[in-house]
Amino acid sequence: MATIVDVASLAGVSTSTVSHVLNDTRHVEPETRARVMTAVRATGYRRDALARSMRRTRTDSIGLVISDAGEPAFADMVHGVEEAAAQHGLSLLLANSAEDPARELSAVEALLDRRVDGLIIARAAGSAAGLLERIREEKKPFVLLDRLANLDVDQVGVNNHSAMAALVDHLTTGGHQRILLVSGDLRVSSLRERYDGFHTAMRERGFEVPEGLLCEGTITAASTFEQVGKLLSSSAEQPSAILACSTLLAAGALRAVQHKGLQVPGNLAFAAFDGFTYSDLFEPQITTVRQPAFRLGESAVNLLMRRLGNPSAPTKILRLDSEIEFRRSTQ
Amino acid sequence: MATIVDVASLAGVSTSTVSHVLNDTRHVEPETRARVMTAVRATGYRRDALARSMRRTRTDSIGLVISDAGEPAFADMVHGVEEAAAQHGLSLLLANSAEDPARELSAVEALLDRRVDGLIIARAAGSAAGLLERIREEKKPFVLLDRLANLDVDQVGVNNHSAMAALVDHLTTGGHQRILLVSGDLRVSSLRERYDGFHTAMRERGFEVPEGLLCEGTITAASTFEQVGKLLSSSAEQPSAILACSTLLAAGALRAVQHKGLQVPGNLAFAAFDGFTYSDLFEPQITTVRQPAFRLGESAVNLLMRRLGNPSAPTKILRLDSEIEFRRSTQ
DNA sequence: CTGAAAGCGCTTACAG
DNA sequence: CTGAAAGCGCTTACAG
Repeated sequence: MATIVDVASLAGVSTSTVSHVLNDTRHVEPETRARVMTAVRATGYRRDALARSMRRTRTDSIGLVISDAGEPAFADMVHGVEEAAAQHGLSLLLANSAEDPARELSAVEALLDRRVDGLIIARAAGSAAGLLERIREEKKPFVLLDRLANLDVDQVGVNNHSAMAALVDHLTTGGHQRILLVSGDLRVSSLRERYDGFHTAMRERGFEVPEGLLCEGTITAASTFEQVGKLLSSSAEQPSAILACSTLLAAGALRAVQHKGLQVPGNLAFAAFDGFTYSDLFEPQITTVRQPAFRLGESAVNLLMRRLGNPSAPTKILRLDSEIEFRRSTQ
Repeated sequence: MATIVDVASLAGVSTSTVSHVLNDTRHVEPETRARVMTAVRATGYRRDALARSMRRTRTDSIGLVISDAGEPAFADMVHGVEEAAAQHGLSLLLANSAEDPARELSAVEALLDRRVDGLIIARAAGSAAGLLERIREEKKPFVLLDRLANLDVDQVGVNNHSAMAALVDHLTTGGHQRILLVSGDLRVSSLRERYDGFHTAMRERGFEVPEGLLCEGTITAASTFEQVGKLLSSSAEQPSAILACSTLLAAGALRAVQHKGLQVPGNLAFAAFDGFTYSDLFEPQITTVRQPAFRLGESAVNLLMRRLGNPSAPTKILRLDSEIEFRRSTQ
């Protein structure tokens, strides 16, 4: 592997000059520049990004720590982050905590050790309390993605309240007042927001939310299947609609519905957040709140770039709107 | 940020000793070691991975260049790679070529510049001819993932021929001899293998494959929709089954089927490679060849680790078996 | 307009 | 058992 010294000696100049030519960081005589470029080509020289990073303050790389335990929206967020990073000439270091706070912490440490310029984090449920403090200690810029916090830090997520309000509107207008909310792990901020948004929306419209129509805290599709199954079998008031707050929860709930032999939308209306891919091709066609996942990822990178450009810029909190795809499952 | 010099002076030892304690690379008196560890904790020292990498031959990082233009199996492969990398203490640098050879090449260059220890590549359709040569030039170990080549290099993919044979068996046994194969971009080796596997399997069973029952070369779901629509409208021999070789192709084909008002499996049988998530929950329930995508990713990392451990080990080519999920769409 | 040299934070022969 | 010092491949004041 040719180094800058090889290029310099072949071109008959100092390494300073080679460096300045490569980085276009001070004026160099056209003829000298040409000699350098010729030497670069002749040696097949490629600048060592590691050595370069060591001398500069930045590495031109960012870290993404995502908590993806099977939610397809996260794959799109990763795509968005990757694409935006590439456009900014940044390398992307990816780690998945899979909802495990210990993995999350060690991923963050590894990324800090690698001196990434900044971090994007979709935190795990039960994320370690000191995690963000730790990053701040290192004065490393970071952006929260999808799973936001009530903190004065850059973050980008979706507007869960308005989406939930629209969905509740749609269902109640359609005559559904007994809505079973399958809300999952409420330590996850996005799920908590949907849960709160549901209660607010119902209250504002004058509807009660009986205890028996809440299924919360389940984490896997399997446990959701069981819980929803139990609720549907109980003698208590039965729902006329089910609203699942994630793909995993929707899968578990839908399986329970089918297991009971109930038809959607015949016996029960059904709506979901995130939802299934190509859901217009299959029955039941499920009304879905579709997150702009790719754009979330892109926006996170843009927020991070903005922060890197201006460390003292005011905090920015972005809420993108979801699109609701209304389908036959709620007609 | 504390450096090794800070730790050394606080502990009253040389930086050599600190380094040797941290890496456990030569004997150090227990008492000295203790002083070093105390200093490490007191300063909150964390070793700079960049500086470390510069002196050593390895960076403890690997690069993954994937060509994901919307195929969900790739998300699972990335998961598998990420998890296995983390288990080996490796950081993962991710890039997506999205089937664009130019992006692929620049991603590979960026990863080489960052001195990753090795590369895992799922190549783009029409991948640049010199790509693998370029990596070899740098003597950088690499593993081909999913999209294999007829080369003497480490690679891991699925056994497309046997899967296709089983599927053709299933369909022909069920009375389907007029099978419309939707095979996509044949420059993609996995799609080419399925295409070849189909022809071999049909020939071996004594069935003809008329030209009018081949839909090849489409890349998007939209163009597939159009092409399949045309074939279904033509006056030529009509298929009794459709076999789509990827999720994207299946989506386009299925949409065309529905657009024609045809029922699956009533009017047409339907089977797909890769396929849709949670497909047991929705109608039509589609017979699917499910790739072991997560394990493919894991295996790629393991192959790479093996190669790093022994550069002169014989080449290994792994073919994992897919599972076929038989469902009502082909009954 | 260009170069000599220091230095980023580590690891690792070399020496005792 | 431990330390002084070279060196990885760059960038960047400093100097002329």
